[in-house]
Amino acid sequence: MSSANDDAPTADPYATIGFALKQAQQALRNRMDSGLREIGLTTPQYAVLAFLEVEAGASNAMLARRAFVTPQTMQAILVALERAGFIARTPHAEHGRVQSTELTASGRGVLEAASAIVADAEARLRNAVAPLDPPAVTAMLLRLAEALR
Amino acid sequence: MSSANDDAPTADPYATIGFALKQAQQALRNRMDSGLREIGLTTPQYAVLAFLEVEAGASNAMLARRAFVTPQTMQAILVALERAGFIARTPHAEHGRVQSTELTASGRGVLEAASAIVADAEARLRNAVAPLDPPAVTAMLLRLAEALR
DNA sequence: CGCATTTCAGTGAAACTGAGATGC
DNA sequence: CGCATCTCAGTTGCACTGAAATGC
Repeated sequence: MSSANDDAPTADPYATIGFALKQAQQALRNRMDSGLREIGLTTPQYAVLAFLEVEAGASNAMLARRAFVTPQTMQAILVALERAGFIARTPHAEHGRVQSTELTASGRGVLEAASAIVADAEARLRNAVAPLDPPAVTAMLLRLAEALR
Repeated sequence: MSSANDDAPTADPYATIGFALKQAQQALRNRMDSGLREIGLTTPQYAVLAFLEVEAGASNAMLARRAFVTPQTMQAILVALERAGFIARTPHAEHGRVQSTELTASGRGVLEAASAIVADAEARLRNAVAPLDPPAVTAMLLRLAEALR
């Protein structure tokens, strides 16, 4: 199988926002996965570390709400990050069963390395949106997410 | 944990195209998954059926290239679809080991039902891109995918 | 009591790598 | 021989549901 038109997209499904959205996100995910793998992170794990940098001490339940996944799913990610030594979880005395999650020194180190990889991908995205405006595109994408929930 | 600002996004990561792209695609995926589950399909399975409608007789390898996954991954999806009776695979006499894949009557039926579900989501997307133009957004998303590969 | 949080246990679809067999 | 295809086998991370224990 290697006839001439093997790689010529044949219109229909490709003309929808949904299919194009999937393609773009998948390409981003593949690029991030392969870059982050070399420093021992997956893409969802990076997302959690990045969030913890700006919202230190967040609980499992809060992180799950932010990522729109179940607490059980987030739990699995946190267990992996804790085992790798990138985060530390301490029972938050003040409030009930809450486990407060924070970056370790090791976690801050790996996050810094990861940020360089991710920044490169983000720069490619900003270049490719032209002639549209990056902030306008970001806002539009968040509107899409909202419209589907 | 239910303090006042639990659901107020705290800027930083949310201001990037990458995070917003992930949010939008995930919301679409969740919506499609829950709708399609009721008719016995997953989102990747629907994508394969939709592609087979416009490109009948495609091989495993060709479908894998289209979806940017390995042949092994596509193989697993095709096995599930074949077991469900939605596709039929016949050895394509003309060319070597190629297995020609086609929709069955049952497959066309489930695809029709799925298309209604997906059309609703696509309509929400078209509405939410305003003031941007749907075709411009589709083209921009495909440029993003290209820029990352 | 209700409600939120955490966690254990099980399941499933989807992605990967590695390896092998088949057919130009 | 090289190269593409198909397929089996194993692994992994991520997502879900269900259930249970803990703490306002």
